[in-house]
Amino acid sequence: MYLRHYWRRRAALRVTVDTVIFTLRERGLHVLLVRRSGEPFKGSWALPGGFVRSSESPSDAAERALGVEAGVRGVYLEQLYTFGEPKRDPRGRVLTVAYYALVSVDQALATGSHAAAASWFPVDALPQLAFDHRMIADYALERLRNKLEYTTVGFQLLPAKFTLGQLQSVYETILGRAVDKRNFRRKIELLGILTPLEERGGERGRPAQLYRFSARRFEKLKDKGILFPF
Amino acid sequence: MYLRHYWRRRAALRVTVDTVIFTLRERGLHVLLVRRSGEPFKGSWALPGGFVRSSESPSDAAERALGVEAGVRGVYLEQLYTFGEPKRDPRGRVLTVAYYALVSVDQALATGSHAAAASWFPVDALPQLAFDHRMIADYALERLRNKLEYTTVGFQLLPAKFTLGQLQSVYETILGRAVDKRNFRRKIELLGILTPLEERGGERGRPAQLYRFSARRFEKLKDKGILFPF
DNA sequence: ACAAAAGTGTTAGAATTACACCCATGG
DNA sequence: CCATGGGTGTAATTCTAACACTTTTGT
Repeated sequence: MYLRHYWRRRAALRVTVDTVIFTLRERGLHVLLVRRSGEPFKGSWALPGGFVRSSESPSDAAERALGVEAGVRGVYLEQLYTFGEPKRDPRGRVLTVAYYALVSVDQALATGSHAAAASWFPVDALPQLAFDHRMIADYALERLRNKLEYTTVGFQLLPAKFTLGQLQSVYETILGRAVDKRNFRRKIELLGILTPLEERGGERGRPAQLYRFSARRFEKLKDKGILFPF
Repeated sequence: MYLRHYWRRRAALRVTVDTVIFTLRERGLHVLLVRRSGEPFKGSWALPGGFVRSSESPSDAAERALGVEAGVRGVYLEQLYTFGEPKRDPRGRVLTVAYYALVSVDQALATGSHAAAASWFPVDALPQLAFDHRMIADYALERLRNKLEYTTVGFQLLPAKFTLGQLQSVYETILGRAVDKRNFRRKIELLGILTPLEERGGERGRPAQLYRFSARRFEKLKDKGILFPF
């Protein structure tokens, strides 16, 4: 009994982090996957991640893994859920703290070239994934869709300067439906979280006004309970 | 280098679960706290919880701790967040998967009598808590308030049979503001998730119609994206 | 000149809010 | 009879959704 108690207090598990990294590309929302170089699931596609070291917090570990495995730094990162079914990892007892990250189009370019073993997949055509990573990816997508409707996470997928057309297309792509251009612009205008720049941009057609996101104003809205209306 | 790699792969952390248990009592929303019987923070109030054993999932561990420390079983339990700052526990590296639970008035009665070292505190008058438990409790309250507005978690705080007055008071208590009785009833009616019973109840005044929550109908609403309008 | 995206108001319908009185019961 | 909570409708306002044409640029 004493021994058992002693053992229980010292019960130690291994803990990993795994991150679902989203970006937008031509054909919609994509997720970054890496090929596993070691057993188990050697050669399978998996979410980038790794073990949490005893000197770092899980979010530090996620950021480190993002840098090493995916070549991205300073991106939007949010904890998703902790998966801990006893049999989820054939190596033994491994619990994973899952995160999701959003990288903008320009950040995603760096990513692709960094790791040869990493590759972007459309969210609606993921390959077979190692461990329970498919469940994690599905859950992350659900969370992203939900959060898009009442927060400003969408801006994380755009470069610092963007047009209203680009912003609208972020929403349409992730939500999977068209939104009315005039209604969309009116609502954004009303929120007052965009600052117009002295600059125009756009690749085809008439050059569009460029904006930047004004997080400061958004914080005030949040405090008043005014949320995103999409 | 080899040694270091070996060590890193085996890096093992201790993992606990901690649960913020909410209930409604006369003077509003309360949280169940227990007095710590061992070091560190011996004698301090803390959230009920314990170490995750290597054979169980974190949610199993949370349920077990709920039974042992608080005397409750079969309650609503939802994962909140995983806290893992390296210095959050003076014993060394301990990560905690935090949960929150909702217990109805009748379930809460059993709870009080079970553990002498457990006691309910109003959410707006918590004592000093061990570890980072204050942060966890604050976060749980925020999450509960948010979820109340777009899910049916509120029903978890009521007994199986309840009156519309009781339901309204759940919303008013947690949201901290009064809501219009007629508008409230109309919206609930519109959702169609309550089934009236052949029974009346209530403690004072005119006896009220009793209802039960019909989860089946709610699931259909969720699928259509129709959410709670409070 | 045409293809491509930018930009811009109005109106009908739906949803939300505000508001006050009578009813049934227990003590 | 009075205290307590139950039960009910309507009108004003706000929000949401539907809808089409002109402008600016590159090719």
